[in-house]
Amino acid sequence: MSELLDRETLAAELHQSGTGHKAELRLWLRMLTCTTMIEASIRSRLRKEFGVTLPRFDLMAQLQRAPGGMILGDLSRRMMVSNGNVTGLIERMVASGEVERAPHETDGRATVVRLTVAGRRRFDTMATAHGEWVAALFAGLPPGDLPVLMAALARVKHSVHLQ
Amino acid sequence: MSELLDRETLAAELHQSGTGHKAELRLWLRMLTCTTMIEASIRSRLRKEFGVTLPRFDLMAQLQRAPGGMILGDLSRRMMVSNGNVTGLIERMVASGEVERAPHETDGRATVVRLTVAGRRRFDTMATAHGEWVAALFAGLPPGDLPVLMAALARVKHSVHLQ
DNA sequence: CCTAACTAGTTTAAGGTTGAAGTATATCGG
DNA sequence: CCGATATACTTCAACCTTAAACTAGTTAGG
Repeated sequence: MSELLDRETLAAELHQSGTGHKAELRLWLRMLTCTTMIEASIRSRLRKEFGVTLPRFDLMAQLQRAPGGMILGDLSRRMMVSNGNVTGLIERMVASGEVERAPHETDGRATVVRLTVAGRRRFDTMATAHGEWVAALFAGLPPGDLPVLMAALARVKHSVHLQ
Repeated sequence: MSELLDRETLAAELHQSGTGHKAELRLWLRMLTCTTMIEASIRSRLRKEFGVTLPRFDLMAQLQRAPGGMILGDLSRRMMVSNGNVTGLIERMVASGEVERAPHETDGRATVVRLTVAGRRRFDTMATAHGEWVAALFAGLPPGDLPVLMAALARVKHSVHLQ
């Protein structure tokens, strides 16, 4: 996690053509670099300290706020991954005892999944550590940057949504 | 790509404990959401329009600016992926004719890879389209947001680096 | 020299991810 | 009621990704 500062200088040279999209490209590469660095740090710590993968943690975070359970389709949409992906992920997590499946009460197509008691306890521990890691990663920022970034990224999200 | 706005409201509830890391957590989830949305859009378009995967495009983007070639270790560091990952990726790209390998002139351990002529031509086409897609994704932003985000994300990168 | 420590790459097992095709159930218009 | 359409999920092949263990070449200290 040291010298990929270079991914951004790439932007300037990415086109010969002078269509003038350099600023957006540079911003996108910088966003991607930040996200990749943070994600790598969290992934590595989740693995070392709790022996859990990031996708499993993300899935548990979704289930934690739905005590009554969620159907796979909602999980897939919330996590922005394919439904086939969720099928496999849930399969492995049921096997490891963190998640349980049940048929939906009224919809014969759907399956409801929820955290087991052990899964919920496990997630609570991890979530506390996770929150501290994230806070530490952003601790070097001047305090004013948080609201500025929140607001600007809300506009980014909106802009992307328009496409 | 519609309703995962919810990933962020998750932050508020992620801890019972009132340790007060909510703002950082919300910011991180929002960054992640933006990045995931943009990445999904680019990945899908690269696939549909050029039949290429995002990792391959990223790798070609690195090679494009190193006409003399790069060794695998540099690729791995720049792309922030494992060296085993690069080995496999290059293997497949050599097979599809976009990349060629050669032994390093002086270092017997190293392998130099570079774009083939076909690979470079192919990349140039894709890079133009890619730049336009990215610009379009950010087109809904007020112009002042670009420099603000660039600067704030530079500080994020620095803060993460300190960890 | 020469050996210890480092660096470059490969291999492997396990898991994550996608997109497409397929099965089963639900819903809705006529 | 029925056929068309939509939704929920699974399966599969191909690919991506990592971490760890390994081979081989390089470098530096004594």
